[in-house]
Amino acid sequence: MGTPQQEPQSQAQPRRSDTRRRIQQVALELFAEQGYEKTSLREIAERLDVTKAALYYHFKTKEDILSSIAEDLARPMRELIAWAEGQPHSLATKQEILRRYSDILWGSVDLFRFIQENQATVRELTVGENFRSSMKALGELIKDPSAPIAAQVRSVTALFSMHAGMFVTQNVEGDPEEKRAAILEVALDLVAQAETSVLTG
Amino acid sequence: MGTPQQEPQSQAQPRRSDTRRRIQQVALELFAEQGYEKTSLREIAERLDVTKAALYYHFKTKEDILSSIAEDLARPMRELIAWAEGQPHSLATKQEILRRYSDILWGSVDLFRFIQENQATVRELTVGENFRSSMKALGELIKDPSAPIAAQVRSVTALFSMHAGMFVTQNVEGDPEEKRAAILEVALDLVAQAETSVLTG
Amino acid sequence: MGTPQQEPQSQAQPRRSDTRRRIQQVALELFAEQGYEKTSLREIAERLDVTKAALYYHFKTKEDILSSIAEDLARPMRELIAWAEGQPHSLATKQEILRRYSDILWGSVDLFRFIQENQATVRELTVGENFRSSMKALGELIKDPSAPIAAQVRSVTALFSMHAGMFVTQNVEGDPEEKRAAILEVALDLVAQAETSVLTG
Amino acid sequence: MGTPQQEPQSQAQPRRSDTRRRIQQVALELFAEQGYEKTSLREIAERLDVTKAALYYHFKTKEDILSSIAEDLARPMRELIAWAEGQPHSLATKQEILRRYSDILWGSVDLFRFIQENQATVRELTVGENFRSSMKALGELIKDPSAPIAAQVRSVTALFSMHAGMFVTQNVEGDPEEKRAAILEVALDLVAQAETSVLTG
DNA sequence: GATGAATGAGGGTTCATTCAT
DNA sequence: TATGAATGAACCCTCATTCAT
Repeated sequence: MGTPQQEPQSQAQPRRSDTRRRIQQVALELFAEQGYEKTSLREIAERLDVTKAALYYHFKTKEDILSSIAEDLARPMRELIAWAEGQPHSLATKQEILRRYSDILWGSVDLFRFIQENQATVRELTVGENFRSSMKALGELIKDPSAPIAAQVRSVTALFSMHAGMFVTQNVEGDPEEKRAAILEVALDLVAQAETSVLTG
Repeated sequence: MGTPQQEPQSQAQPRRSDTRRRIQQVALELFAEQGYEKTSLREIAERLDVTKAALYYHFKTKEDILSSIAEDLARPMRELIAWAEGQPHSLATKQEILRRYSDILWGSVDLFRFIQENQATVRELTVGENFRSSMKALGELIKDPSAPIAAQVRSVTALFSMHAGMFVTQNVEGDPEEKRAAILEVALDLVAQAETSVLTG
Repeated sequence: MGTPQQEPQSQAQPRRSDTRRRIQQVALELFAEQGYEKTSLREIAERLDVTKAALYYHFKTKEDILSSIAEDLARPMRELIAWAEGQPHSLATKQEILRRYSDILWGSVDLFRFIQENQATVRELTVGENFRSSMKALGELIKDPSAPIAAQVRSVTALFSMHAGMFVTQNVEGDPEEKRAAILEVALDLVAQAETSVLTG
Repeated sequence: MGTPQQEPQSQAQPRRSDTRRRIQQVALELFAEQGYEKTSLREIAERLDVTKAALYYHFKTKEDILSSIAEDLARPMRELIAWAEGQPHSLATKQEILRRYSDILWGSVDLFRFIQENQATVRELTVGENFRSSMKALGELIKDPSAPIAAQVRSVTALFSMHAGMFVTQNVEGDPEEKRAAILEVALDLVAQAETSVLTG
């Protein structure tokens, strides 16, 4: 061939140029800072001190840069969903989903924030579609469609409360780890209450 | 020249052109549908069957169109905050804040959704700054800075859970009003639990 | 609306800017001189002392500029075909087709030359498709499908010999009108011979 | 370095890479299909499953690829002209020119078609210049400058009628060989008539 | 209360070409 | 005999905005 574009990812590459990685890094920084649309390829290139054309050696399009970055989030999401689909629909499973989801979120916090803040843009990009369908799948796994609406809302809210948590972080002082734990705890409570309310309601 | 641009707002106007209103309508539609950046003035003008220049007769800039629309949300927010600042920091007040906030949100649901989905874009627009500072103010009013972090997170989550609720709506079936009530209920519970956990914790 | 783009063409316009016409003129000049692909919008704009964006006020795309120019050739071609379809398939008709075709060709000689020299390019443009299908239609009208192949070839060659004639012009000296007449005469002879050869063959 | 680029052409080559040949093949295919300008070196390289840089090992420039291909047509043309220049300017010679020219054309039909359809592009390439001057030379050899204009036009038309024939082919059904013969016959007739008209005119 | 005509800046993308390895 | 990585120039096109009428 000639152009790379599909990361071989095989073990122990003979020290392939790290430009690709650097592009992804800088792009994510700028996308997160200014938004996807407002970040031009010129800016990315300038910050890397290469030409725009160099970006096109490594990626087919602007969207392709984003897609490649988003894999960091998409892959663990797919794995989480695959795992959850093999488990019983118990409270324990649901809580484990939340715990793992929390890990994923905080593991790619910049990327995740970016997606949240650029939903309108990302919506018709592959990245956005994937993310939406993942969230939908997670939603189905965490709620009980035969439960009362209040319970269902509570369950799904548990999931999204963790998104909110990430934005809330800035307004509440304290140790990050502690906050993160608190956010997860709130979410865990919510699914638990959803289950209880079904029984008692 | 005699361009208007600042709405006189007086009561017995001699039937001022409704074009201004139509622009706002169509603009919100398109902004919500495609995002702010991806919506061009050309599109807005075309859908209204006027020229781009006509838009500039009614509004100074593209941002100005958005600002004028956003007042529908900003005004009630300011009013809510002003009201809340005159109340005691009791649980009853906090719950009333949530109730009123819920009304505001559902009263401008399209606009609100738009802001959520275009955060990266509106962030450095007046609209976005206003919204952020309003949310911050509401946050301060609903949480107790002397409470344990877990309690603070719970309170703030109550607020944001209602945002999440709006996006969750689509994934849960049932009567809209019922869902709306359920979402509010979850939020009310959360502040209540925040208070309790302080006492018992 | 706002943008023109569809020529109103109505009688006695209140002196609409002639920029549109000037763009077409200059574009044809450059297209003919250098080819369609090799002529950039920058060049056209520069020669007119306007910006590239101005071109886009008057035409939707680069291809649209060409299409608008090509109408000068396409319209008479359509008319010729329409006329011929209403006539008997006699030798007289065929010869009249050639005479009219000659007039059309020499009436838009630059445009025609351009299309000939840029066939590979215009092939997948609307302009090219139209032209090809027009030529095909003329071909059908001038040849007799039941005649021997030699006769058919002779007829169709009559048509194309006039194209060749335009390029040959440069290599033969003499009064242009005289040459033009000679070219037409050769073509007229060819259809006549096609008819005769059928009878005698 | 040891780049080849000038074909050694010696007879007992130790099996020099056939990549060069494959590049020419694929390039001609694509040039003919899409035009010279619209065919990028990337495409050629991709179709061959090599890198663009590989093309530059075998050829100095894009134009060089074309030039090397065009030799297939240019060489026989030079030979034909050289031969004809040594012959008397008789009708028999002219008819033999046409016969040989027909052979050349049909022997490199794809290449010839390509040149015809990309005249605007090749015009300022060496390839185009060569072809134009060859045609001019052939024109001089086939027409009699002292004959009346009508006769000269007829002679030159004979030559070009064979070009037209190649495009006409598609619109007339029948055995290819038969059509080819018919086209040549028409051309032969035309030179013959040119001679006659001089005598009788 | 608008339109017609235009601009300047910038967007993403593609190209032929180079050169060290 | 090639490849990997990159460049510089140019491309078509779109945008928000302006201003005389």
